[in-house]
Amino acid sequence: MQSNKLPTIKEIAKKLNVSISTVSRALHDHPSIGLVTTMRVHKVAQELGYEVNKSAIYFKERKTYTIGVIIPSLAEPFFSSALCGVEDFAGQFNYNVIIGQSLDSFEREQRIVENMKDHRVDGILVSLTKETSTYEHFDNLKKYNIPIVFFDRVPQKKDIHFVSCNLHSGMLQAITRFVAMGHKKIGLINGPAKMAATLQRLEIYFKCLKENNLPINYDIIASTTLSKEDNVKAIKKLIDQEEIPTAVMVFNDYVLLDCIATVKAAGLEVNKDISFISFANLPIWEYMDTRPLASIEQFSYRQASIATDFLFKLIETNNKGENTDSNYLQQIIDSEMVNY
Amino acid sequence: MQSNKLPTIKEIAKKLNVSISTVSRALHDHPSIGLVTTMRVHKVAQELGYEVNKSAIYFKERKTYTIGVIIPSLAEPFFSSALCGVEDFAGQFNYNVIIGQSLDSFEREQRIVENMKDHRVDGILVSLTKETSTYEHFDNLKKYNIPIVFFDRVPQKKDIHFVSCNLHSGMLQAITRFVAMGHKKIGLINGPAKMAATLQRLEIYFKCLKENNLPINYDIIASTTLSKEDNVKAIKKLIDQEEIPTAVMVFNDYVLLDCIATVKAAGLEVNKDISFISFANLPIWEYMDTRPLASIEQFSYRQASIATDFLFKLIETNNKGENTDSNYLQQIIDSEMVNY
DNA sequence: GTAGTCTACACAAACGTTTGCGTAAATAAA
DNA sequence: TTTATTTACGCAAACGTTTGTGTAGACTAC
Repeated sequence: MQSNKLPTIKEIAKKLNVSISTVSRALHDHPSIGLVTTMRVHKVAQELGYEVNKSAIYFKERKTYTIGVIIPSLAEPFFSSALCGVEDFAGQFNYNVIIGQSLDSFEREQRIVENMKDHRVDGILVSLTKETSTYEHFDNLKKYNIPIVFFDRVPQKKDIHFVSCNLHSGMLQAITRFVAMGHKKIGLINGPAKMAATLQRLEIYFKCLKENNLPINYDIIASTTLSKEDNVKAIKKLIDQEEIPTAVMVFNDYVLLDCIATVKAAGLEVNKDISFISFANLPIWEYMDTRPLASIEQFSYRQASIATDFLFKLIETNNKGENTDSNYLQQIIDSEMVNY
Repeated sequence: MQSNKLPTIKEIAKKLNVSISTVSRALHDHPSIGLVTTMRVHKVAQELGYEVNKSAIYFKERKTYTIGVIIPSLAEPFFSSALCGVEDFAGQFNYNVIIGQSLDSFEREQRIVENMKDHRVDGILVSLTKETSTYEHFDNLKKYNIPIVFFDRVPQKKDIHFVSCNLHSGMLQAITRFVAMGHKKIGLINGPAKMAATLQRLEIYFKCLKENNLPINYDIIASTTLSKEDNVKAIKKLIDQEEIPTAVMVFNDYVLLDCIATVKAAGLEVNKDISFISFANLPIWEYMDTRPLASIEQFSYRQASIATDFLFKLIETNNKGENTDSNYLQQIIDSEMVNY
């Protein structure tokens, strides 16, 4: 027969015949309250099992001590690892994390942003949808003083806070390694044209070829929508030639899994007839019989941690009313090739 | 030069020289407010860009429209998939999801529960820590009328709401299949003794052997703490015998990955000299050259969805003040063997 | 003309806390 | 003794909203 009502400072006050403010101050051990009173308040609070109602305070402070994280999909290790980074970091500051999966749908992304705004989160971290190319849905957040930090999949604009990963360092390591092994025909299997990451990879691929004095050859460049059939089609384009590329950069490890299966089925030997390096650094490779030479780690956990750090800095300064509009927090971290 | 202050109904009221209550009712199109007034209120609200402050309402309603999910680790696909299940389901009800990773630490689990209580979540979903064997830290939630539903890793008691997965169906399918293939020595690599899942697997293993008229042989039963070295040690115990088991049930797919590597290194051929079936149904198998015969799917997404459904039912009835203490929501779903 | 019924709105309490300000009593300084 | 200072506490506003109750004026009915 538990009472449905939770004890409040009001009841403590009534029980002790003191004012509410006295109880509040006593509970915080405020010096202006006498020692005896303070002790009596603590005692009664203990007896009643009183615990402060934080939502009242959050409401009053206009804070929720909650940040939102919007990611395309929890199912992808890259993003669940990022979420880990956020959670670990936020936890240290006693912040809560609420999540939203955009599932790579622009419309869902909009809805989630709206919803998080309604819940008055103190800040938002976003890794964009593949579809996202306009950013108006984030503008409303400014009105509510909700800072936003993008990570990994970031908008193509300058006036934002973001953390992203520079693919150049990793890909240069990869192509340099290929070259050092004697490879001259280094292909590329890229992602969907609409994705920013795709354009980025292509540019960097060209740049790295140039840095190694290799010519660009469009016959050994393919792209995939990331579906299994398309992955297979892409690698087939590369190996259905008289002189196949002996090394291939692959969009990510998932695509590579299909590539490996396909080249094997075609009677080619991986790491002999054809070598691969891809992006993602899935933990699973160490258990696979057939592995790429290396994979390029993009440090999702670290990206997310830094982004969260940025976000807290913004929340902090926002509260102080400082205007940080003009100096944006931005960091690009280097990717790194991990050998297998 | 944006104003830092958000528009409230109070300002709308002042601007129109009507009372606050009139504005509130007008915004909800309450019939007792005249059409003209209602329209004027809507118009001004629009102009000011007014949006209702939900945290004020949440505070007043003593609701947050947020549920908490406590899982051991986001990094495990099993749990991130479960989180998906929660998120998808909760999203439909416009509920938010806040997460907490216990990292299999009992102390962290306690802290997270406490924290979620402070945030006045409307309900909590929990999959227990490996370490958790007492449940007092959940008792406090009753006082706050926060319902709790356990899933997958559930407490060993009757008076709880839970969803879990019955391993018997899947293991029976597995062992029956082994037997049908002619296997007579079917081993088991089990998990840490302290885990409930371990005891459960052992009991069911015995039961399934019995159902297939096979004798229990402790020489072909090993256990592992789930560390890599221990996994290797466990499978070595089984294959370092003159007459090795020709089939082995393995605690989960991660352990199995180590087992496969070990038996290969020992010169045995998987699916010929020794066959495996394990638990988890990792999506990765289809890309592996060497696969188990099958894996037993435990439906984390479905478990989590059902648990979330239960939780909403409890939140619902709790609000109505109904006493549901005596009829617990419990469901055990059947595991299923998935062939490769 | 009086009583009764609507219509359309205002008032105020409530949710639980924090905090600036005011003040009586006690003490210290003059 | 008078004035100033300190100690210890109470009052009330504020955060933004919802909602029960009260009520002035207009209208209807007899």
